[in-house]
Amino acid sequence: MATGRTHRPATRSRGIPEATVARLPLYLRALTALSERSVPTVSSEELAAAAGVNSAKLRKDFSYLGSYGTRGVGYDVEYLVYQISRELGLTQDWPVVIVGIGNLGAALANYGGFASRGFRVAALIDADPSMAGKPVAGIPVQHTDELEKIIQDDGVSIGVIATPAGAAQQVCDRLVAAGVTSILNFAPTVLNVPEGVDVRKVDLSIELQILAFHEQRKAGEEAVADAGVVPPAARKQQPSTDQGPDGDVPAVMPA
Amino acid sequence: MATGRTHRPATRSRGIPEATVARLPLYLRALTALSERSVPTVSSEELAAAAGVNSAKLRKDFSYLGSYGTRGVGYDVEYLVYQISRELGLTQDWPVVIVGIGNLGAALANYGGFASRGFRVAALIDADPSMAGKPVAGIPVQHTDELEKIIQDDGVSIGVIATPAGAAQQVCDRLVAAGVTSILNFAPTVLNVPEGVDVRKVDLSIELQILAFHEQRKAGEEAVADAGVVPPAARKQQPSTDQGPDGDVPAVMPA
DNA sequence: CCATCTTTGTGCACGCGTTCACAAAGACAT
DNA sequence: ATGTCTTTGTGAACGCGTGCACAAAGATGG
Repeated sequence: MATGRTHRPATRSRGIPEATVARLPLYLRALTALSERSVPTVSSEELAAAAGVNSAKLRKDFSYLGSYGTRGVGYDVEYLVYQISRELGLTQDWPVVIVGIGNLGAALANYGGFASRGFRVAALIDADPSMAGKPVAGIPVQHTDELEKIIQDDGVSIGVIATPAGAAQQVCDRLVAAGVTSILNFAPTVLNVPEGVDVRKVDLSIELQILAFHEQRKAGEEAVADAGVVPPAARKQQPSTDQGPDGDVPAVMPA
Repeated sequence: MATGRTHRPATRSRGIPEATVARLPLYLRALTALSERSVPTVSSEELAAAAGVNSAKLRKDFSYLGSYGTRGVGYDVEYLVYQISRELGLTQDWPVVIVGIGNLGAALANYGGFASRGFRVAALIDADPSMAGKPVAGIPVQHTDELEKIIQDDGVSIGVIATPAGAAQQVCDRLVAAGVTSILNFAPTVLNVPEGVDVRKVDLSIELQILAFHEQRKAGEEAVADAGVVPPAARKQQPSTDQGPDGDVPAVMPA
């Protein structure tokens, strides 16, 4: 997982569970691929495989949207694409502002996955005056001063923060004050937002750290003669030979 | 959440729950900040606030690592930084290869969060021959042909895929065959990997879609007197006001 | 040394999400 | 029509994660 979200009570979650919502885009992607191949229908089993999930889970997910399948046959691809798109709100146009046009911001601006799903980059914003006017992905970068005006004029409700950590909260505050109610945060900071504003975060460093944890466990496992579940195959992994005063894998404790 | 991982049985989870592992990097970041300010100790309440979580949850998380706190006082910052780092395996050196040096790959190569946490970019790899030798973030890009050699010579066990979707599975297969056992995937595809290999994915488009869902719900909520689950009806939303105690912050509208 | 105050560590209950397993629904062949 | 076969939709059980609430541990002050 690369994401986390500010805890929304899920109180009046009229219907669709959060976990299901998070998978809908996955199904949508798989369905779109099928659609492009002109496949008319698909079974839960096939679609589940394509999306990388369990088929029972997929069927239950779809059951929250309604009964769109036909027993004995499966699901109509086109119809399902439409239903999921609608449920996710992708039949609308969502203008998005990206704040912080460094390497990452530029990469995001160029990312094709945005436009292809109903998202439109309304503006690129950076605090550096020398960036102003410079085109990135065909869109001229604008200065931070324009932030509020752009948001209000274009009716932007989704903002992407790709600034350094130090600037993130400030940018966030301005976005929210100007009317943005959903934020995708790439800066490695915890954002404080008022209730009613959704924040999702993506932190590359965190993802790697989680991988490192599992990697370490995998490596340590064999060393300790584990008659484990999985024959983890030939591990290359040179001898760790790293620091660690008392370096040891176990979680045990001194003191 | 921007991430998902291939389901690992978690069977003989030597203790630490997956959810806790995912939060450890968060705590570590907050603790590092405290450490830099030379704060000697911190209470679960304070640290939880800084990390954006519940204090009870934080205490329970730490309890999985051992009893590192002192009642009536709190946690020793430096000691905790060390323990968490060790638990996550960050006291080791983790060479990482990044495959696919487009906008995103370049952004990743330049990302400071890697080096600062024990990760070292061992190589940048791209399929485009014209990229070869060109330095990105001070590191010369190498051609895909070198992939296996690099992985084996440097003992790389973590790979980052930032290629187009079409190339991802192929790259993944080669990485795995060469000995990589942990993969961070930015390509919008489901990767098939043998058991024992961890995959985490980050999909920007998916994150935005999840935000759009909530955004749509926020907008439609007051417009309608909460209709049923099944007939959400295509709302072309021309929302009134956003929710909130005494909501201002108009949810505005796209063009 | 005793009382009081702070803060940890955790037992417990609850709710969400996952998975199994199967009845019902429909397609299809005869 | 009737029977068979496929696949959905879902009831129910289970397990994980979360949050409450409190007893125990230790600091601190008298």
